[in-house]
Amino acid sequence: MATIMSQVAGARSARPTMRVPSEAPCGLSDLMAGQPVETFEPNRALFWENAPADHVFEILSGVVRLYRLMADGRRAITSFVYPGAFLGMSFAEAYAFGAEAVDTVRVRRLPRARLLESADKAPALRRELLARAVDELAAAQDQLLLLGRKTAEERVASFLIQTARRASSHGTFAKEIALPMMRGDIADYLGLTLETVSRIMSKLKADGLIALPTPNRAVLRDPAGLSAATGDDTDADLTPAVRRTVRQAAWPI
Amino acid sequence: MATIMSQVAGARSARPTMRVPSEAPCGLSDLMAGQPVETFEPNRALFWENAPADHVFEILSGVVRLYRLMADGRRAITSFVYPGAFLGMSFAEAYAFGAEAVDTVRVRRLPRARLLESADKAPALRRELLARAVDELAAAQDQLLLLGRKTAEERVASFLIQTARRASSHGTFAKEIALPMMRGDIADYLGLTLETVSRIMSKLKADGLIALPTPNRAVLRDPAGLSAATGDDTDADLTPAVRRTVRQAAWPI
DNA sequence: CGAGAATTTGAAACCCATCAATGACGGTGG
DNA sequence: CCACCGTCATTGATGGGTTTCAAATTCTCG
Repeated sequence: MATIMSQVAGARSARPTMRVPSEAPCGLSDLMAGQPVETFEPNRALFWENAPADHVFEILSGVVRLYRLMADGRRAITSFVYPGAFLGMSFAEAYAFGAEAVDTVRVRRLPRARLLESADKAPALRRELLARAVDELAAAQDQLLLLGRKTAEERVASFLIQTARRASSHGTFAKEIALPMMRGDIADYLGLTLETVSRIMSKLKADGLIALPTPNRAVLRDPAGLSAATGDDTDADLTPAVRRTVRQAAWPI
Repeated sequence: MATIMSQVAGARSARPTMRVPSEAPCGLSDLMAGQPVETFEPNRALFWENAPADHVFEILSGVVRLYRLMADGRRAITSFVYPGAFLGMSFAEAYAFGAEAVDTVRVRRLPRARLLESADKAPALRRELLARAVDELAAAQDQLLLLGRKTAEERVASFLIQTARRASSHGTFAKEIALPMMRGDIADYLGLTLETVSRIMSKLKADGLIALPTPNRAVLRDPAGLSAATGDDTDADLTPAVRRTVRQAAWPI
């Protein structure tokens, strides 16, 4: 049950062109194509929470973290954003949360006003925006179940499976994944502490489910076992490609 | 920071016509107007997780809970849906989660295909769908912060404030609120157990912040104190109307 | 009024957080 | 080249907030 949405969420940023072909006239990517490429060093902010939402960003390479802060400094990372995704559209005139480069990030930036102009003219663009909003919604709801009801081990296992799925292409499942974010980032994404994330990683390693060549790289030695540790339905968990397309076809508005 | 989104989330279901005037030609409500009214008794399912998403629902009265289940029965309630909201559009060909009547619920139902037809013809309708998707996204992200980083007391206080805000109109803040859902529903919404919800309610009562004339009715004796207990920025927390409109104006796509 | 359900309250256990220290890594400069 | 240092990750010990198990109380409704 949860798997359908998970897979969609996994597909969301990694391969958006499959759902919304970039060859389509006046797609989001086409609008961006003319813009210069900018680079953000690790931990640099693309924009801050509550800052005027002047621009829309397309992620070309690298990973971005989106976060929200409480008054006392507690942080929730609402998502990690991978190449192919767009930032800054899904929200209000002020950015609803901050965005920071996890590693070196290359982006294209478009003035918000320009996007709005184009959206008025091109219905296909609005359809694409809607599709992307719906995908983000699906990802957020996955996360609600994870944060509300999963144990620490299930959360970490889910995160690893999700990241592997994002790194996968077609039917092949990536068994080695990059973890450019620090443990504290993962913790704020999973609603845990960095120590707990580290401990669970060590436990998964001890159980033979994963290996950690470096702290920023994980090898999934037993994907099926890891998938079983997520608490989700395990069936078809490692063959996401099929159900992905189902859902894409299903959102026609 | 969190307050902006909270307020939007609060406004989302309660007063959608303010953002998307129902007088507009071919709005979502207009499409629904011709459909007969159906009634669901408490705890009856409007639809199940993974069932074919044949219909779209408009909630006329009552409260609906949206939930997702894990294989072993653990449940997360992703949102409570109030009159004025629409169900079944934001998702795929199969409903991504179940919907059940909390109390007696009256709805209008529209075949999905009919909505899609109309969406092709009316750009205003697509704009409305997008606006609603974005609002749902904002609400979901509020909940991510709550589930990931708030204490039990902060969660319950947030829930009470959120519910009061939904029951409010214009600048007036509702001090007495209905809680038609059971403690277990609230627990699954807040990522707690029903016992913890009950205990915190009792504590808030003992602290003089609320009163509970019946278990299904709460009086906010000290809204400011309760708001302070949410962990959010307290300023302007009780005057949601202003910022609401700001955000509405800000989402023009 | 009585029966069943929902809520409240209590006691104990547990998972995870907190506090603290050690270890590993990478870059820098001597 | 290697010692140094800061940052991050890991591991350990302890404590606390929440869960779990259980019972009592209240509420609802026929």
